[in-house]
Amino acid sequence: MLLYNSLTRKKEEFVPVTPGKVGMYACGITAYDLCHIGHARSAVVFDVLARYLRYLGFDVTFIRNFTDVDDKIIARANKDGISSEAIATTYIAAFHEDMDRLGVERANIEPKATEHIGEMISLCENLIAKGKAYATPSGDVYFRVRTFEEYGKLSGRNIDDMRSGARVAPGEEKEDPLDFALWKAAKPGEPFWESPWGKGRPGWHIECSAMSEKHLPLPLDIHGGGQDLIFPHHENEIAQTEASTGKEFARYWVHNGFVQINAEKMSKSLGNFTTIRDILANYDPEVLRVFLLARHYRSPIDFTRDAMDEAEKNCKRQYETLALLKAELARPAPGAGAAKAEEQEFGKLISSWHEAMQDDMNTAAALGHMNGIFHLTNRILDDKTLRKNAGARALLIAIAQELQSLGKVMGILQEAPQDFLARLKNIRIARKNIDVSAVETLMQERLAAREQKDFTKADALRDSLASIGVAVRDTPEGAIWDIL
RNA sequence: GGCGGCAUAGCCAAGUGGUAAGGCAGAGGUCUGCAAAACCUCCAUCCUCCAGUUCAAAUCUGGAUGCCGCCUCCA
Repeated sequence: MLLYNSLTRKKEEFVPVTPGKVGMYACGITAYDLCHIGHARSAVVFDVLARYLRYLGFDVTFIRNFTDVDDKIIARANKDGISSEAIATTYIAAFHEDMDRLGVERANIEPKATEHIGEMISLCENLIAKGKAYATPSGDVYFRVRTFEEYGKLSGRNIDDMRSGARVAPGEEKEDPLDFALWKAAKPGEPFWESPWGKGRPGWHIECSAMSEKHLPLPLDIHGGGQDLIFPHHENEIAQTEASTGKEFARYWVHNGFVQINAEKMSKSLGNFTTIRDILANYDPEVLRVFLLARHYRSPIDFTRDAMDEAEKNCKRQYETLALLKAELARPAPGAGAAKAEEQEFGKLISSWHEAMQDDMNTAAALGHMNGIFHLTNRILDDKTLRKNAGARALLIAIAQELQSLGKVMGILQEAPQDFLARLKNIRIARKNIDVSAVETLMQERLAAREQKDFTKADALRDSLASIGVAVRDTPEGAIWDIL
């Protein structure tokens, strides 16, 4: 498949170092608060990448770390009056809970920074021994950026351009403003570990270098994260790992785009973020997944209510078709005959799906082609003679299987349709504040009116239902209602 | 100031040289007591603007305008 590599700024054919095996590392969260929709996007993107690579037959080892010691965690701990450890534990659990709901699979290894302090200290010592880093009198360790000639190769900047932006904060003992901290001397009240430089704790960047090297062979096949991590985080990881090991750090750098609110980046610092929990209180997790996957992973996406409603309609339609398909397959198909044109159309849609995914994981286009499959399915189901013939029946069975398997790559369409639709209805009832008993009463009255062929009254009742946000659908099995 | 990205119908959105996927909304039709859902048909001669390269450009080049991101913690 083709993957866009941030390092070369090109789509490249993905070829892992060891044939058949993929080592993939994605930066996880700093556990100090609930996850927002931006975290959801990153997690879903790399979840689908891992799923797709496995679908292609690769043996994928996926690592997603947790930063569980950090300034922000300490700040939160002080604010809440509990330990940093307790904060990290709480929010790692919250992360798992949210991601499980979103259908994001657990990574093969989910290492925590605090479990790798020894490796980080060794890495610092190694860099100091090579003259690539230095300790200061107060016990900080800094990376000597100017000794790493390729610094800036990922983010596309050169050291001299950055010079003006970098600055030395008061009290820092850097040789050069560009140098970044590998190890920080502990201030009073902060968590610390004993080190050759006294009591201290690791800097953020060193964690990922230490953990990726420990759990995967270098170079990593894929290293991923949000676009905001390119600089300085990933740039610094490259510097640390390549300077200390002399090996290439990662072959393919994959970065997902941002979720925006009103065309502005959503972030903690701007305070315009929406948590995953806020969203899942109003929408089904699969709807959020579809919203995220209906856009290319590298583009910025605007989170809006309209877009979520649209994704919801899409999910609903797909599961409704799945329900009809399932019901049809439960019936006998006595007819003879073929469905050549439909088979051909199906074949085209399937190959288009593969082409889209092969081309830098274009989930938006892939979902479009799945839509085509649903369309085709409905068309066959709608044709009373066609759907009964043997060829069409075989095709419908193939469609059901294929939707299951393609859906699995996306992490969607895996539920029993009636379960999904029932849950969706409930969440929409709650969201729109529908009074179910009032609806049921009106439905009963309308049923009675219809039995007496009093259509004027029945239609008036339907209007009343519409006014409280309910749509009525008369089916051969009786009248059912849904939320408008 | 330095670096990078984006600009496609009313809205969302795919599409990197060969003549505009898909979805929402909208119009007409089939079905229906009437509706709804589903199905069928229609809905961008054109891809922000200008100039250029080419037999051919939404797609490449140069410029303009607008928006966004990174350069400080951030998915």
